[in-house]
Amino acid sequence: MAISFAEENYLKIIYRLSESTSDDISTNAIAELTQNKAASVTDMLRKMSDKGWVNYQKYQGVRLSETGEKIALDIVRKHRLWEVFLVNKMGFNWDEVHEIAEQLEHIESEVLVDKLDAFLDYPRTDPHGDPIPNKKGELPQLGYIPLANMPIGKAGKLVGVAQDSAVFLQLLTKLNLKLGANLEITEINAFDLSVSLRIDGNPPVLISHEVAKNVLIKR
Amino acid sequence: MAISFAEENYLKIIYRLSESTSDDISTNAIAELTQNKAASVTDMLRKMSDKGWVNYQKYQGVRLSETGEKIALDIVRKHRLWEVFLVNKMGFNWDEVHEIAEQLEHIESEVLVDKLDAFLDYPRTDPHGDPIPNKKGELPQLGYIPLANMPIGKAGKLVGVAQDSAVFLQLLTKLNLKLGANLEITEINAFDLSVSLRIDGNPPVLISHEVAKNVLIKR
DNA sequence: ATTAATTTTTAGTCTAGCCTAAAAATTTTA
DNA sequence: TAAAATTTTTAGGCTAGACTAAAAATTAAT
Repeated sequence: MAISFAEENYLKIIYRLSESTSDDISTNAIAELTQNKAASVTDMLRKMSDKGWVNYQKYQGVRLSETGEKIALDIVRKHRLWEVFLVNKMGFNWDEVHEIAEQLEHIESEVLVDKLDAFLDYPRTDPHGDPIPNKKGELPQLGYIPLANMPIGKAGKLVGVAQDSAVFLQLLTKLNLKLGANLEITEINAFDLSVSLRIDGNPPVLISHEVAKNVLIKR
Repeated sequence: MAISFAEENYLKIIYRLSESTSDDISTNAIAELTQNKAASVTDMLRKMSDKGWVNYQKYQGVRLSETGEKIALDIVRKHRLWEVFLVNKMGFNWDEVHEIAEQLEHIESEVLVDKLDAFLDYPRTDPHGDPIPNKKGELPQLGYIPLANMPIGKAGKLVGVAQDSAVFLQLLTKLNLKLGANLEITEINAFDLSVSLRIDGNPPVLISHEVAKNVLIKR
């Protein structure tokens, strides 16, 4: 079954929205991320439902079918592998690669993806710490995720850090962020992705996205 | 000026056809390579003419404008650089990379292309011996081209070989192909790209595409 | 130099993927 | 729980890029 550029984008975006909720995904949420109007989204959801990639019921939102999730995971896999390539091999900064990877993720060649994976030495996460699905669509069990990726309102325990430069660790100490601390994100500011964080039940403090990315937590 | 996938393909194909002739390119020739019908090609040529990328006159064929050639050369540059990447870094064989490069050539990021160029150590030719245009759209002056790339009917002199395995060189000797020989292609067979070759004015003999690729000639 | 064959263009359609405006369903608020 | 606000869907349109069938121009053949 042939799949178009546009369809791949929809699947990827529905997948991303599904990651941080177990509810059905709303038409509007998809419209916002695809940069389309809600009416166009409805249109596309109906078509993708016919193809069996999503389970969709009028006014009730949508979720990925098993096939749909498989396809989405494959796109995510490609996106994240290309990001590793761009940062590790081409010398881009982690914040410059997203748009290019958005394009590269649509390249169709299973063999190429496998060879790329090997060339990069089978990375388990992308430059932002997000896990890279394997060929079968399984996510590696990391046992932890970057604090930056934790959904708002869920609590987790600080189990490690993703880098160990002195300045970073000193900052953690100053913020009272130590191993074992109980963490809950109360807010994420869209402007700079900075995070309001409740530590061990205390009133929330503000930390930067950069810090949140390098703090590893277990749910 | 935004450019679509389809438009890029047309420009690239017109460029390719222009390489082996100085005549205007016919609608039918383009239709064959784009795998479209002639009517669709006429349509597109009119549109691209309006944008100033080609000079087109009804029934008279088409040729690239200066802007059009610039765009085409940029696509060719990307295509050939990605081919080098696929062969040299990803371990593909030279005959497996064309389709993938057809996709990669449309990735839009000038920075990426520059970094790729550097990563590959500024190659002057792709895995098939075709020259890679530089950033400005200039073709490197190689002083020679693979025999396989010489237009039918033009004569050239054998000035080198692109590989030096014993079996290959032994075959050249057997075929009476030695340095300085005067060569003229009389026919290229579409089926296997084998070449009918006149050597020093003698009656044509048949050689494989593989051989023709590895024989370097000067026009 | 006509006629025949071929090539190219025109005219009219179709589909994917988007849009706007209005209608319908759902959710929130008083 | 009825009215108001919001979300979602329907209906109808638009453009890019393809198509077929028929007409027009060009080229080849008698």
